[in-house]
Amino acid sequence: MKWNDLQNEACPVARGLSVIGDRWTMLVLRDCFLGIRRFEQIQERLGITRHVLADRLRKLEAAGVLRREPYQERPVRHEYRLTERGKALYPVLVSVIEWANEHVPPPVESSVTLVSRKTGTPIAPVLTDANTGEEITHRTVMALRPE
Amino acid sequence: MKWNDLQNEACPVARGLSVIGDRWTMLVLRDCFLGIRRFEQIQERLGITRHVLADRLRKLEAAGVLRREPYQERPVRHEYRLTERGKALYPVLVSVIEWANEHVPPPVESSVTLVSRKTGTPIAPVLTDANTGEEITHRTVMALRPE
DNA sequence: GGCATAAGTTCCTTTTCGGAACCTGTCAAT
DNA sequence: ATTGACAGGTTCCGAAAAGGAACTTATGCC
Repeated sequence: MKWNDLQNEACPVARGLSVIGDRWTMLVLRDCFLGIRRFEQIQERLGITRHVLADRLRKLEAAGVLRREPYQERPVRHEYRLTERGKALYPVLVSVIEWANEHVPPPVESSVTLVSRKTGTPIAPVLTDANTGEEITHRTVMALRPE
Repeated sequence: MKWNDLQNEACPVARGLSVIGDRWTMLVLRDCFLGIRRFEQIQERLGITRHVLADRLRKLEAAGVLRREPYQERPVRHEYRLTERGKALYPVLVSVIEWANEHVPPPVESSVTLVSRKTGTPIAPVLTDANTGEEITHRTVMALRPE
C-alpha cells in the first residue's frame, strides 16, 4: 500500500494520519495554535524548506484544517488560520505533549508545561469518558467495527 | 533543519514527533494495541514494505516504545510488544481516532467506534484536567516555557 | 531432497526532501 | 528611474527515503 491510499481506509487511525501523519504537519499546526499565521514566520521557526511548507499548507487547506485568507491588499498577502476542524486537533497535540514530557526526556532541563489561562496553575491532561468520567486506557476500552 | 535534529528540541511536540511523527509509526503501534505482535502479520495488514517495517521496528525498540522478545527457539523468532512507554501512547491514538471520526469522513459507512470493555457502551473521549476535571481546549490552556 | 514458515536483508527504481536561487507585486528611499 | 526591502511563493538539482520484488537463514515436516 502507498501512503496516499490511506485516506480510503475504514480505520479512523489511518484516515486521521492521512491528514496529520506527515513528518512536518503537526509542527506546522503547533505553530498555528501558538498564533503564528504567516508563511515566513513558520518557515523560519521550523527550519522547514519553503518548498515543503508550501506543499503542507496547501494540503492542510485542502483538508479543511487551515484556511488561507488575505490580511492585506496591494500586494495581496495571505495568512493561515485554524478552522474548527483544525482547532479540534488540540487534544492530539496535548496528548503528544503529555507523552513526550513523561517519556521523551529533553536534552537539557528545558521542558514546556501546560498551564490554565485563568489560574496559571499546571494542567494534568487525562483522557476521560465524557459519559462516566472514567479514565480511558488501553485496558478499559476496545475498538468496535460495525459489520 | 533536518527531521533527525528534532529530538534535541526543547519543545515536547518536536521531541514526541521525532519518535512517532513518522509516516507509518502510529499505524504500526495501532496494530500493536490490537494485539498484533509479529513481523509478518503487521507487514501484511499494513501493506508496508518489509524494508521500512524492519526499520521502524528497530527505531521503536531503540526509543523504548516496543520491546523485542523471543516467543520460540529453534529457530529463534521474536515478537514485538508495547512497553509501558508504548502503552502510554494510547491517549494519542484515541485522540486521533476521535478527531478522524468527527472530521475525516470514511469512504463508506464503515466507521470504527470505541466501547467500554466492561459495559460495551460507546465511549466519548474528552481530554480533561485531572486536577479540576474541566475540559482542556486551546482556549482554556496555554503553553509555558520556563526560562 | 523439497517445501513451508518467520523474520529479515539486498538490490533497484521511484518519490520525496533539503538547500539554495529565483520570481512577482508593491512601496519607500536614493 | 533605479535600487532595495518584504512576503509568499516557485524552480532546479543532488541527496535521502520509500516502494517493490527477489533472496537469505534457520528449522521442522513430508
